[in-house]
Amino acid sequence: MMSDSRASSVIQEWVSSYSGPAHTGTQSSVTPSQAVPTSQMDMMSYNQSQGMMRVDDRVAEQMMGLPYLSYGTTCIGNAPHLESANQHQNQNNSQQDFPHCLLPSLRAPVTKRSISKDSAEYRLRRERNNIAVRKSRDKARRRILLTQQRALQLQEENQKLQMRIGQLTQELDTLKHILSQRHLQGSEQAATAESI
Amino acid sequence: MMSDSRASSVIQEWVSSYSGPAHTGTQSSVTPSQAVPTSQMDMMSYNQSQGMMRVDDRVAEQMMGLPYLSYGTTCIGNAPHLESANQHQNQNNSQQDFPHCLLPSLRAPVTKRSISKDSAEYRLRRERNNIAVRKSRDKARRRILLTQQRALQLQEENQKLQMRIGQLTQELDTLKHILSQRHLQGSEQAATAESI
DNA sequence: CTGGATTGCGCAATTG
DNA sequence: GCAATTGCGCAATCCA
Repeated sequence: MMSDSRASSVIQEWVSSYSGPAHTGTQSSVTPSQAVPTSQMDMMSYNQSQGMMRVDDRVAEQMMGLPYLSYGTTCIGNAPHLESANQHQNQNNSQQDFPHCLLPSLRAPVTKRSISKDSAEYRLRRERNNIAVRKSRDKARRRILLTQQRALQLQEENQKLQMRIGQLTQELDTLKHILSQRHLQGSEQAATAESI
Repeated sequence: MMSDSRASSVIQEWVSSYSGPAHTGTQSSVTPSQAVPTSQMDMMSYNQSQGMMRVDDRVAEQMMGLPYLSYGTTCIGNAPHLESANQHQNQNNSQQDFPHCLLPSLRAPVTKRSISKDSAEYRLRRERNNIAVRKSRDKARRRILLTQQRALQLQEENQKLQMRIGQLTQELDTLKHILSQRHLQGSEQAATAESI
């Protein structure tokens, strides 16, 4: 069963996954694993009493880019994105004290098109991006999975092919041997015939 | 020539990458691509520096268990209007009415060891985790890359093997044909000899 | 229970 | 202008 021949399914998908305009049907399929969704937007509506806050609140606090050191050493450079990263008007975290010395020709990002957080427009954008991000990551995850499966499948197929080659080679050897025997035999016979 | 047999380099790495306690030499190697670190060892300095802090800190703590919704299904089409309802994601957040019905047996996460942000200990932990995260992601990236390369290599190898099989098969056919001819010839000759 | 490793997620910068 | 990608930090888990 299961013809070993063609690569099949996984490969197909894999291919499309790479070149793919396939566009991925998107969320219609796939199993959510466990993360039970609920739609995120309404999560806005909850927001709290005092006790808890939801995830996205905390988010607000983090972006300002602290220059986190990257992991290694101490080095120099500045983090790529953080520089512009503060248009935060959130009252908290207002500090943004960057050692100017570290930011070479970096402009004061100030008044960067005050998009102002908490503007409806801003939230809209964020939400859209969040969706896009999830989608993209989902896609990436699937792609990776496919690649792994593909690799496995190819490996398997490879072994089979190797085996087949071994088989064929042996068969060939056998025939060659037989043939050489026949050849001798033939010569013999020819010689015999001639000698008559 | 060129023994087609062994897979070689990439494969080797790939294998270790998966089973691997290899532990990956870690950051000593690899090209950071571009993400140049910035050093600043004194991360501590942020956060408490001048009086402001992230207000939300104290509040935050126990959001933990909430199943926050993700974007499955429904979310896409829906209108964003909801969110606009609250532009405050900062510390304010007033009411928090979770539909309890959605949170089955979820306990009140109350009093969850208020670690309090902006504690030195907290920052330390965060920083450590950030490092771990970067490391882990780096590893993942490498792994993925390796898998892709491996897949490509296997594919290539596969083609060669297929080709080889084609060759062998043809050769085999040829020999078989010859042999059958010989066979006839042989019979003929035998017959001839007998008839004499 | 502690601490690194993973993972899902949102933010912001970039890319196409 | 906008969706897709990408790097990053946070918090929850996982796990050794």
